[in-house]
Amino acid sequence: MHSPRRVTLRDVAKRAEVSVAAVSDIVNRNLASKYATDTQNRVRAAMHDLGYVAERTAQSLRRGRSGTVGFVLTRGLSNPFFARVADLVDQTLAAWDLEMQLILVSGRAERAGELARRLIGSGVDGVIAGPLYPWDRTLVDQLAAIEGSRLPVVVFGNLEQGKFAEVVMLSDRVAGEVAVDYLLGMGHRSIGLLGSAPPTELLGKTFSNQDGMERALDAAGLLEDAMRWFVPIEDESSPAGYLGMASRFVERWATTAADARPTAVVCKNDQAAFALLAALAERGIDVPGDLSVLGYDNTSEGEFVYPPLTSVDPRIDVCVGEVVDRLLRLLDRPGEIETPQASEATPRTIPASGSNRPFVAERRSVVGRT
Amino acid sequence: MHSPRRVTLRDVAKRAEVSVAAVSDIVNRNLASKYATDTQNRVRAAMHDLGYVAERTAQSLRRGRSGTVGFVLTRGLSNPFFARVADLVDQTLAAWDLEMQLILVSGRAERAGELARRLIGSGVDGVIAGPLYPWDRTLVDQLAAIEGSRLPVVVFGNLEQGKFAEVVMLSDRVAGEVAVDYLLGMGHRSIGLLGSAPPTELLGKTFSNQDGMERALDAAGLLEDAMRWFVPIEDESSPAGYLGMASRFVERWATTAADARPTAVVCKNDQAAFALLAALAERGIDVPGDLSVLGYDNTSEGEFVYPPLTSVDPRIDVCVGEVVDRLLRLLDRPGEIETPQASEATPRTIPASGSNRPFVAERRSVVGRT
DNA sequence: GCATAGCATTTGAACGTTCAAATACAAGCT
DNA sequence: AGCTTGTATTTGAACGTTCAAATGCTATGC
Repeated sequence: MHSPRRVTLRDVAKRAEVSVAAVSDIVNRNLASKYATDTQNRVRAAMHDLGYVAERTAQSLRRGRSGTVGFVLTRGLSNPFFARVADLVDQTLAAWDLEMQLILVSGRAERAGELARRLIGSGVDGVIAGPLYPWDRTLVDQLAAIEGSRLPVVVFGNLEQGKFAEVVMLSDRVAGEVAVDYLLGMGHRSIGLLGSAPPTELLGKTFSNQDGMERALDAAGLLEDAMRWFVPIEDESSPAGYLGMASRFVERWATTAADARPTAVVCKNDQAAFALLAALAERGIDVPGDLSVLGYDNTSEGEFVYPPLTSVDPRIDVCVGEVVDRLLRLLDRPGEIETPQASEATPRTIPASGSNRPFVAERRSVVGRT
Repeated sequence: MHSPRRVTLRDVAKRAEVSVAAVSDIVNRNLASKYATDTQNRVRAAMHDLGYVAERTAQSLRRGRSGTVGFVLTRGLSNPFFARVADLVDQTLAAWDLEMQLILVSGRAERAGELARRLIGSGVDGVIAGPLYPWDRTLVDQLAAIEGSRLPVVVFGNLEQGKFAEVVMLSDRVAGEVAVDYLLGMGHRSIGLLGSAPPTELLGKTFSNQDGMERALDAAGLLEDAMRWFVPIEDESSPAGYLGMASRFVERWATTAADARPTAVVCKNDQAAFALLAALAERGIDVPGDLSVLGYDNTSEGEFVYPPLTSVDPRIDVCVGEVVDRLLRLLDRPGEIETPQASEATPRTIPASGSNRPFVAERRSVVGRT
């Protein structure tokens, strides 16, 4: 078995005694009907005998497209939520016969910096990136550069207007409101907040679920109280960051008079909620008896803790569907990237209503108060 | 901005007034020294002005290699352990300037079936696949077909001898022994087992951590007792499967006389352990006071539960390092794939000792008995 | 003054496809 | 017989690189 050379169209053509183009037409394009059935059979037989399989690099060089889409995942796979996003993107693209090329850039600043170079020449037909926030400076710049080349780009997340032609907004703000409104509806009147401090220069603008939470708290006149129970996370990249945040909260809560404590906590994500549940359990504080805990992301891990975590589902599935939809539109007509339609101003937000509306997946970590 | 055509070597060459080959040499190959500094400067300036970036499909077509390695992840990203594996592979390859092309095949039988077709023509220089067990029939066949073409393949997992030229064995069996020996060392004499029933035709052969566990239990004369407390999982792909297994175990345990119960449980993976912890908490059974729980995989999620999960670390990091090492060796000399050295018979197992030896990451879910 | 060598650069074929245009042949129409 | 139409197939250039071999030049040695 002395390292058999790759089987090419020429080999098949020779064996079937037809031209290379004929084989290409029959095997790799849907043009078999152009040829006599006899020819088709000979070609297919030859292909089968030789075990021919098309070289995709050559195809994509000639065709000008590869059937591959780059997905820049901006956060680490270690958070199950983002792992799920990657999975969703892959599956959704697969349904359209597109392959996902996953690009991991979390916690590797050096790789983020050369993202544009890496993607522009990589042969992908388009790029999906997310979740993206205004403070992801390097990434935003790089992606803008990519869009500046002739590559279709669709990003999702929450960004200031105008950075990209195609942005699918996460309904984070609405989902944040949903979260707090849910707790309010359950009768809670003092609510703690496990989150992260936004970059100071972005304060007031609205880019995360936390903004929605604060907004809803404010509307209920409870923001001031809640901010006294706001605990920020210091390092999102390590378990220690979450654990630290959780134990700081619990420490304060446990040493505060019972009538001056929140009766519920809303968390920026499920990980934070898990850390909190663990810290509370350690102290023997009963959830939801003593304190209700509401997560965010609705990861399946929520079913593996006790009590099972009630969590807001931000409908990332819908978001991913919309993202892929947009990209497909861009891919179909490579010419008209700049202004799809005058009427559809970009970035467009998918309205947070109907199938897209975030909802609370109720389990057992939240209970009503009267 | 009327859809600017892609910038090619020709464009740069024209602008710098040199030949295309010169630009290629200077920009994409490390042959700048061949040229006068003046030429180099002109070329680099032109490249910069035009924003040239090499088309990798064309490069890889001509060069015959792409700098890309396919990684077939055989299990879903939804399990954090496998997400971590993907991350590790990506990082390790990146250290060698190789790109990972992630291929997800879990729960999509139809995609597994065409794995070979997909990979052989995809332009990857080599393939890594795992974790792989003998019961992954379709995958094994497909990967064998890939190796049958001229693509270097390295798989990891636990397989029967002789299927592949390069197999890195997971030290699952040893790790299973480590797990049980740890509990024995802590004084436990009745140990439950949350796992999965192996396919009957493979019984007795040894392919998973569970075999190691049973072996160690047997050596201690405790296997018979343990098998009475063995609870298999029904459906590994859904949370419900884990939850069901856990609650069946707990139900039995709680309704059994205290002196006839196991004092510890060893789980096939951390997910199972989490499900168990949740089920125990629901029943108010104290861990580790009433029952010790030992996980397997040492996922970081183990720190987010209460009590923090003591878990066996199977050293997947070492395994991945070895896998990439092997692949690199294959890639360096594309000719001599078949018999690297007579003395190093394949498949080679990395010995489970030294830095590779599985260890128990101690947290708080296991406590000693006297 | 002429071969020799070395340096800087160009030439042109190749990688494996696709695709528009060309060809060859047969049948149908006038 | 000549002209058109249609079907089945081939031709050859192109995609953007790389790479071995060739070229042109200048300096060196004798």
